[in-house]
Amino acid sequence: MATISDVAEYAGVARSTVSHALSGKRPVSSATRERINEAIAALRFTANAGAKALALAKTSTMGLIVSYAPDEFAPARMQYVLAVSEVARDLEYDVLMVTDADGTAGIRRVTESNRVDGVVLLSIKRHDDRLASVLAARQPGVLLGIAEDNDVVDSVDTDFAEAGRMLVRHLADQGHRRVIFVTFPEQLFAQDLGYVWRLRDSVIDEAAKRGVTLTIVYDDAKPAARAEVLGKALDDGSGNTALLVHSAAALVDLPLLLSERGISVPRDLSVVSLFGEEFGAMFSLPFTAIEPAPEVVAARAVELLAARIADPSRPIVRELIEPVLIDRGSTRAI
Amino acid sequence: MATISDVAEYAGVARSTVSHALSGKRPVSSATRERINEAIAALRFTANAGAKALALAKTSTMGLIVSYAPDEFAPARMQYVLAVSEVARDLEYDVLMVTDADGTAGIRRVTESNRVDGVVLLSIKRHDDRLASVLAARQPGVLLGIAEDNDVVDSVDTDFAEAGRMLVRHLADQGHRRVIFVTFPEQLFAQDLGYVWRLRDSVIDEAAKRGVTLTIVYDDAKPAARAEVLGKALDDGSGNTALLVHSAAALVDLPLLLSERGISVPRDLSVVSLFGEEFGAMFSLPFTAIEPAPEVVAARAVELLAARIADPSRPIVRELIEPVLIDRGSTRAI
DNA sequence: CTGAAAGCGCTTACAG
DNA sequence: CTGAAAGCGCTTACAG
Repeated sequence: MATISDVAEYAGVARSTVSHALSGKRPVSSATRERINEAIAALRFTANAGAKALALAKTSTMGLIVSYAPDEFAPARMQYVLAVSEVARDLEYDVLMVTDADGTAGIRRVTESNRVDGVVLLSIKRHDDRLASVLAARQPGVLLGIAEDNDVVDSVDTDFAEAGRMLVRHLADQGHRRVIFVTFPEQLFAQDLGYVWRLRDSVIDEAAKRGVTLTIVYDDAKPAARAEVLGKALDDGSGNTALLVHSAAALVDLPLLLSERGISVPRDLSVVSLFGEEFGAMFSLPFTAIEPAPEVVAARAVELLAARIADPSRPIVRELIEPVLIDRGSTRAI
Repeated sequence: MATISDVAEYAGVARSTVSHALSGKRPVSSATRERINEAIAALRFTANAGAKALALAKTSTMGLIVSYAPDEFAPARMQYVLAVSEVARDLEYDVLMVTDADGTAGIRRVTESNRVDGVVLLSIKRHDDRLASVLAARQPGVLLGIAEDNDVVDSVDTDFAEAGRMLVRHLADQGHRRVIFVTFPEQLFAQDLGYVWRLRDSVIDEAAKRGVTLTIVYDDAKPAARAEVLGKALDDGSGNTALLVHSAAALVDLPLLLSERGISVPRDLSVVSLFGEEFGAMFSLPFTAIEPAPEVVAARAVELLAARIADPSRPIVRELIEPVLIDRGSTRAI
């Protein structure tokens, strides 16, 4: 394995010159540069990332903290994982995947050993105990999600509160006054997941403002129970004219449940939801929906972290990405 | 940030003694050990992973090469990613996620810079050009999947050929002679994905042996087109009595398609498939199916890689995990 | 424009 | 049982 010393010897220059030719941090005459490049090619030299990290005190690696809530819907999260990885690459960072069951321990492990320059946290809770371990770390972190009372760590997320308002408005504007709201399983609320609470709260608020009566249905993580609770809501005969679905799993099952009841969308029932385009294209989900744009949010999170790594003193930001409603014609005025 | 020198000074011993106390590679008197432990606690010392890696020429990191085929079904793959990460942790390895669009370049990048001790490859093709870059690397690799004509790199996978035979047998034994076989979109065959080809070939062979007439349907990656091709097969009136579904996406849409046609399983149609229990529990998939056991295969892949890192000269293995058929009662004898 | 030397934070032969 | 020193492969002040 060729080292920078081999290259220097082959090219007949000092190690420092090779280093500077590589980094461009100091001018190198074109003749020397030429010889160095030849040496690099001849010896198939690639710098040892670990040695570089040690000398620079910079690993060029971001930790991706994937502490997953047991009942969270896995497919949706995968998009965030992939997006973070790809954007990080674009910014010249590698991604270390940290899936320790205890996220706090995982963060400590990779930061204390200086394995990463910073961490990106997924599945943020309103009161997230991982925040403390980020603060205790030498390296900065960014939350892909919003925690309450946090003005110490950068965070970014889709504006789920606004998304909730937009969805209710979309229905209310078309005259709907009785709406079934299918939210996530209660376990996810108990786990304090931010996006779950924020959208729910804003839907309830906005419904109250608009005079919309809500039937709130908590999805069940188990398919059989899910079919039952959703079915019960659909069959309850209380004159609901629209469905607002947040739970991704419920969404996937919805076409079947509607079909079984001969319910046609939007003729018999208007439906709005929230899911990414890619997700909607994977399954058959032709519903008007808020686009949470996972790749946009993930990209922004990685950018924020890179910026803070570069400048630890910049002001803390909390960014909410404006949601976009994509009308796929699954609602009608009544 | 405390270093091993700080610890040594605090404890009044040499750096080498601290190092040996940490690694246990040399006896250390209990008195000294005591003082060292106090120093470590007082200074909150954790060894710098990069410096350790440089000194030991071992990163304790595995690269996870996630080159994803454009039309592959993402949710299923996530399970392999998570499983690899978790098992690697158990074996004291961190996982670097490599999602470069060009897998070959990704492998070269992380191996040449010595960022990893080895690589785990996902989504293996029958003729996988990433194999060459694994061979060119100083570090070993393992294929989570089977490539043809490969006796140079360890590999492990579910025995999809046997799975195909088992599924056909399960139907044939119950008297089914006309079966619709829903396989993956043609793009995935064009991409040469191993599991796609192997199961298809074995299903075709076994069907021929058992006198089963197959109607082969290639799924479409687009939901609308999928509904059409599947619908057409269900409606073709040629007396098919069973469905053998490999495509995971088709599987998720199946309940709706059956419901729309008033087809009851197994009364009107027997259904067998292949999907993991976790996957089946996420969606509503009450079908008799082969369990590909992603966590078992992923665990074995990581173990094989760790073993080869430890002993580069051990013989190359190709392991096929015996599939298990879980009967959920979605077939009946005719 | 270039080089010799010290340093990043570890480990490990070598010596006692 | 313990220590002083060299080395892993880089970078960067310092000097010319």
